Amino acid sequence: MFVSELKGQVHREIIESLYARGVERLTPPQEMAMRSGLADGNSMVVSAPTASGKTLIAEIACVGNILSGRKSIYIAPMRALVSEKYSEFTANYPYIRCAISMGDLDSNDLWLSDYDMLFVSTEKLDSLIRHGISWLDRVGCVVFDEVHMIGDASRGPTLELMMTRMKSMHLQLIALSATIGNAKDMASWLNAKCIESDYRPVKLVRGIIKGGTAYTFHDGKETKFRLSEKEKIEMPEISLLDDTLSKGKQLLIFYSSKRNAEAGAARMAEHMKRLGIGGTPDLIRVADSVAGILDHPTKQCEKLSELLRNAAAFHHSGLLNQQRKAIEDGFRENIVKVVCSTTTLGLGVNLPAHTVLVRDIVRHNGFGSERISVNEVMQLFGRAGRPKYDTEGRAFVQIGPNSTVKEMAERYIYADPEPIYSALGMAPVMRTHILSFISSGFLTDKNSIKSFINSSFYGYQYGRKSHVDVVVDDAVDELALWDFIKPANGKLTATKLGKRISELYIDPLSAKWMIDNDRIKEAMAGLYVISNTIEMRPYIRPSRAKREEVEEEFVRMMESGVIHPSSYEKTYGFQDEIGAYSTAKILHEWIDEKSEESIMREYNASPGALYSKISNADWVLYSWIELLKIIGRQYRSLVDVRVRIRYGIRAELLDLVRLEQVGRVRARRLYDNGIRTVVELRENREKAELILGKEVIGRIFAQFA
DNA sequence: GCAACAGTTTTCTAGACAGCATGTC
DNA sequence: CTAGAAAACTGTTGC
Repeated sequence: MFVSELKGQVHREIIESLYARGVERLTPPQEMAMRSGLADGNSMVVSAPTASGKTLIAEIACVGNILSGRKSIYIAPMRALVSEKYSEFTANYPYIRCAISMGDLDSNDLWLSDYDMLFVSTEKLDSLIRHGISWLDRVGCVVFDEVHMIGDASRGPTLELMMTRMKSMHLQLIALSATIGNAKDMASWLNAKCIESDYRPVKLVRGIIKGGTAYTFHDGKETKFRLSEKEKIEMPEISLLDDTLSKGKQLLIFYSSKRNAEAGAARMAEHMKRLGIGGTPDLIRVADSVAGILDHPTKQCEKLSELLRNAAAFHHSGLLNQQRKAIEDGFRENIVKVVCSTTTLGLGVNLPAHTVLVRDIVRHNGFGSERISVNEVMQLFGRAGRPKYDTEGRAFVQIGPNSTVKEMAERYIYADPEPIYSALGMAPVMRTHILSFISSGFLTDKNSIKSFINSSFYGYQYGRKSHVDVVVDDAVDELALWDFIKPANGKLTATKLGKRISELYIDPLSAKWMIDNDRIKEAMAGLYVISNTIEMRPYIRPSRAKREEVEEEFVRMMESGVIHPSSYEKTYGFQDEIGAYSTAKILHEWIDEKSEESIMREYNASPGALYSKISNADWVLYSWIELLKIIGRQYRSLVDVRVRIRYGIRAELLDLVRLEQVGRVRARRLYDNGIRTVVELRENREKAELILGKEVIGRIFAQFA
C-alpha cells in the first residue's frame, strides 16, 4: 500500500510527515492495521518483529486522535525506549505539544496538562494516576509498547492492571508486542483487532553453530559451511568474529552472565589484537572516555578500557551509564567491532548489528537452570541486520556437543513463539495495587476490586480457576490491620498514611517494616532497615568466601539488639537477610568515604550496582522519613544519613556540603586542611583559596552575598 | 627447582521500574 | 525432565 492511498483516511499532516521522512510505502503490518480500521479508532494488538514498523501504527493512531482534539499516551517499560520515541516524535511533529515523564526526568509542563502527547514509563504513569491526574478523561488513544512484558513476574502485573483500567475507559488501545503465540487471545481480551506478521525490512538468515560449522536455514533451504579453517573448532565465537570482520561487519554476542560476557570480550579483544585491529585514534578516544569517569577507575573500568583499544567491549548492568552510552555510540559509529552483552542490549536500546550470536541458551534461575524461551531468542535475533547499512542480517544460536543441530533447529528456528501468561496470580504486588485503587478512590470495596481483577488478562486466561477472591480478601484485611486503609460508610478509604505510601510508590510491606523499626541508634542500623526492603533488591551478596564472616557479624548485630528480625518470606516466599545486611555494609562503606575501587575489591561488586543501590537507598530513605513525619515520630537522624548517602561522606562533612559547589571531594579537602564548618570557611577565605583555588572559592562565596 | 601444561574441583549466576527537588570536580 | 562456563587449584611432566 502506498502512502498516497491514505489520502482521505488519515489527516493530511500525517501524510506530509511521512513524505518528509521519505516514507512512500507502508509495511505489511501497517497495511493490515489500516485495513482493520486503525484510522477509525479501532483498538489493536500488533504482534510483529522489531523494526517491522509497529511504531508508525502507533503514531498514526496517536496523531489522528490529537488532531481530532484528544490526548494520546505512549507507554513503554524501559526509559531508554520512552526517550527514544519522544525524540523521534517531537522531531517529526514539532507542532504537537509533547511531554515526557519518567523516574529521573520530567518536562516542566507536566502538571499544566498543556500538552497533547505524553511519553511515560509504565510505573510512572501508574504513579501519576496515584497522585491524581485531572485529564485522564480527555485521552483518546493509549499505546502500550512491548506488551509481552505482561508475562514478567515482577513488572507484568503493573502493566496488566493499567491495561485493564484503560480497557474499561473505551479508548483506542494500541498494544505492540514482539511475536507471541497468543496475540489473538490478547486481542480478544482487549476487544481489539489482531495484527500478526513476521515481516522484516532486512532479510534475516537464521542458523545454528556447532563446533566450527554454521548451519543456516532460510526460505526452506538448509546450508552448511565452515566458519574458518584456521581456528580451533572449540571456539565458534572467534571463528564467527573472523567471518564477520572479513565482511567488514560487526558482531553482537549474547551471554547468560556478566562474567561470561566479560570473559568473552577478553577473548575477542585478544583475537583482534592478533589481527592487528585496534589502537586507532577513535578507539583510544572511546577507551579513554570509559576509564576516566570515576576519580579512581576501578578494575572493571580499566578492563573495559583496555578491551576497547582492541575494538571489543562488554556490556551489562554493572557498567556506569556513561560507559554504556560510550559503547553504544562507538558501536553505532562502527568504531567498536564486537560487543559481548547480557540481555541489557536485547531489550530497550535499539542497537542492531549485522551478525548476532546467542552463545548461551541456558540460564540459571535461582532454583536450577532452564533453556531460554523461543520468544527471547527471537527477540535477540531481532537485533540482526542494520536497516540502513545491511541487505541481510545473520543470527545464530550456539549449541554444545551434546545437542544435535536437528533438534535445536526444531526448537529455535522452526518453532512457533510461545504464548504469554498473566503473572498476576503469583503476584505479591497485588497488595500494592489494591492500596492504590482504594487510595485514589478508583475502587472502594472488595467486590468491585474482585470484579475489576477478574476483567484482567489473568481473569480472561484463568477464569473460574483463578483465586482472585482469596487474594483480594487477604490483602484488604492485611492493609486494614496495618492501618493503611479503613472502612467508612460502607466504603474502604485510605488513611493519610496509606495514601502517602501509595504516592511514594513503595510496597506496603516495606512501609510496615520501616514504621515498626524506627528506633535507630546508629547509621548502620538505619542502613539495614532500608536495605531489607523489596525496593533494594536484588541485593549485592557477599562471595562464598566472605559469607560466613558476614553471617557472624549479622548474628552479633541481631543479638545485641541493633537490628531486628523481619518476616518477608511470608509474602515473597523467601527472605535474604544476609544479602540485605551485606548491601547495608556496602552503603556504610560508601558513607565512610571508602573509595569505589576498594568497595569493588572488598565486595566483589560493580560500579553500576553501587550507584543503583545508592539511588534506591536515597528514595527508600526519603520515603521512610516521610512516613515517620506523618505518624509524628523522630526522623532527624535519618535526614543526616540521607545527606551522607547522597554525597558519600562521613558525618563530619555534613556542614560543609550544605554549600553549593561543595561535594564530597571539596568538602574533604577543606576539612583535612583545617576548615571544618561553613563558619570557619567564611572566616578563612585566603586559606581556602589556597586549597581549592581562587575561582572555585569565588563561586562558593557568591552564595553568602 | 620450577615452568608449562593437563586434569580436577570450586564458584557463581540478567535486567530495571518507582519519589523529590535541584546542581559534581 | 534439565547447567555449565570460568576460575582456582592440584598434580604431572620435562628440562
